[in-house]
Amino acid sequence: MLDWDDIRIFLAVAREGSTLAASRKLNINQTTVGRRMQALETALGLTLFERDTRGYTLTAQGRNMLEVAASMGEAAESVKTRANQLGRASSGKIRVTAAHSSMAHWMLPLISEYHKINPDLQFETNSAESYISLENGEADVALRAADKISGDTLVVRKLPPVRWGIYCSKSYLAANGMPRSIEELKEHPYLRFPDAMVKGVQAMSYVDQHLDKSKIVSTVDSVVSMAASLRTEEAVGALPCVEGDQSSELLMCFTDNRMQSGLWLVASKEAYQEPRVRKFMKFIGEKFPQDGRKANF
Amino acid sequence: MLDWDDIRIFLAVAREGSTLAASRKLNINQTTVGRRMQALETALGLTLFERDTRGYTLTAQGRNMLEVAASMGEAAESVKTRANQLGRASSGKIRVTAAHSSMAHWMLPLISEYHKINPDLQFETNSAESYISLENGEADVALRAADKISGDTLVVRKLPPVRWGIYCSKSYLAANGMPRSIEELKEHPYLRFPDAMVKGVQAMSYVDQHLDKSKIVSTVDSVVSMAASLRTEEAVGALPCVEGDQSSELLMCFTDNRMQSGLWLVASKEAYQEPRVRKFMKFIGEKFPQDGRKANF
DNA sequence: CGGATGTCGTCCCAGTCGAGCATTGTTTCT
DNA sequence: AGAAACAATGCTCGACTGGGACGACATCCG
Repeated sequence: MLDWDDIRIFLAVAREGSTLAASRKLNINQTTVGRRMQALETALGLTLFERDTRGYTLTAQGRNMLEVAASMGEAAESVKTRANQLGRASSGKIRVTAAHSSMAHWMLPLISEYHKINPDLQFETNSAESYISLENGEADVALRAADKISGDTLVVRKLPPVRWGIYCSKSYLAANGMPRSIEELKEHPYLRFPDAMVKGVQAMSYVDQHLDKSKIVSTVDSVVSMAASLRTEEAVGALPCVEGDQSSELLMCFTDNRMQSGLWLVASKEAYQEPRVRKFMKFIGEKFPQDGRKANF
Repeated sequence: MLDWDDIRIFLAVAREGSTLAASRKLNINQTTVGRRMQALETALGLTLFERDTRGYTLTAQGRNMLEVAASMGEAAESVKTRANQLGRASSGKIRVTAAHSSMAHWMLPLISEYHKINPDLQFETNSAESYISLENGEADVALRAADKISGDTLVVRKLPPVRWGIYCSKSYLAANGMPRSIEELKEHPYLRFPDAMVKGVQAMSYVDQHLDKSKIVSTVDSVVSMAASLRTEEAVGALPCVEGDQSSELLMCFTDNRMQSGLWLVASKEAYQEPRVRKFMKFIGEKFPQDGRKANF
């Protein structure tokens, strides 16, 4: 049976001249492209390409097929543009909630990128630290940090884990030195998060276990506040690397494999019914940046 | 990313009015159709169908998309017809070899069916019992009975196993009774195959182990000969069910789970390069009849 | 001229995602 | 009330994808 998607790949290979170049355009593996073309040739019973070390070049049969395949490509284009037109007409709004720092670091850039593709879609972002309930319909999509998300009325999608590190200011380092391992943490004054935040986030509770409770300087209720406090206070504290590395005044003392937290994209079942919400969530899930920092050192 | 193959399924669902009906047309599972349509809606960001217990009905957006999707369907049709035209022009020949009975029971009906779809393809069948070498290029495709096929220059594809049974003629039954289990086999005169054939075929060697060698009446060198002999000789012998059940003069005494043999579709690597050979093998592999007879009794 | 480098295709292996199956639940028809 | 048609869910297993290693062939440069 002919798989229509193979035509899409065929067009890319014909245009690019090699499976490798085509695979890059299509964002799939080169091996897969080669295999799909073999499958297409089998399905059609034709030899479409000559293979050699310079790449794939169309045979006479292949050039012949290219003509009709191209018309299929045009039809596919019009499917996409028509879908965009229709989506535009009935676009509507998506309400997104996340904690301040998550919103700023991850969601807003991605929303902006998405907005360029779907200019008529409206976004309403809510980065209040207080809990926004998806169940009550106060928002459609949420970005939540936790190691496990459950809920009967929720649809969740796991994102790449977030790395954390222990940070301090440059001035603190100059005056006091800094902890270079989780054990040395006990010897430093420390800023921490409230219990309610620590609970359920592996990175934070792991760090919390290694503290000397008497050394706690104060408690801050958000990642943004933590970063701000660390810049001025004479103390160390935990931050997501993406937040800490952004500030030129802060230095990371250390990190390890256990200092990471889960991250989830969540929607209420109700909002998830909406294809435009699913499409948005799919986009976020695919484009979400991998946390580059390697853990092994 | 839009999967073009989902458009194919979309057209079927739109035409048939339910995922179940569409799945039957497409020869895929109903569940899959439903999921693909959900994926398509996500990719396009549109609600294409209303679902209820009567089936899937197009929404206004869905009807709108149907117009452009249909043009993609037409393009796909022209891809297929063009491929057939090209295949026709450079069709050529496929040489198939198999033992007499396998050829008659399985290959010839399938070849005939395939020929109807590809009328300009020529077939050359060779059912000599002597061994036809694929490696030497004496044939392109072979049907081989064995439990394991190897060979560096061969491409093999496993087919459903073949069931065997012990058979005798009606007249033998009337005169002597018949064996009703593998153990009783020892008490009956027996026709067998030569060692070279028995070797490597589980069904035959299994039976051979349970024989009283002194009761061997004679040795026949093919399944067709075995069937012919059983009709006239006063003896029992093993046959593939598909052969034995065909003759109204023969009765199956018994069978069990260990009486089956592997079956393989084989091509030389060289012939397998040819897309038309791959296409043919794929067809055989998909259309090959499952041996209906249940083993558990 | 010959070694180093880059591009590309094929082969092989392991992990994963998606298809299929079995089943449930709902609605409609007889 | 029972049967028929259909969609949706949970679970399992296989196919397919992706990644890495290797080999072939070009090109560049001393």
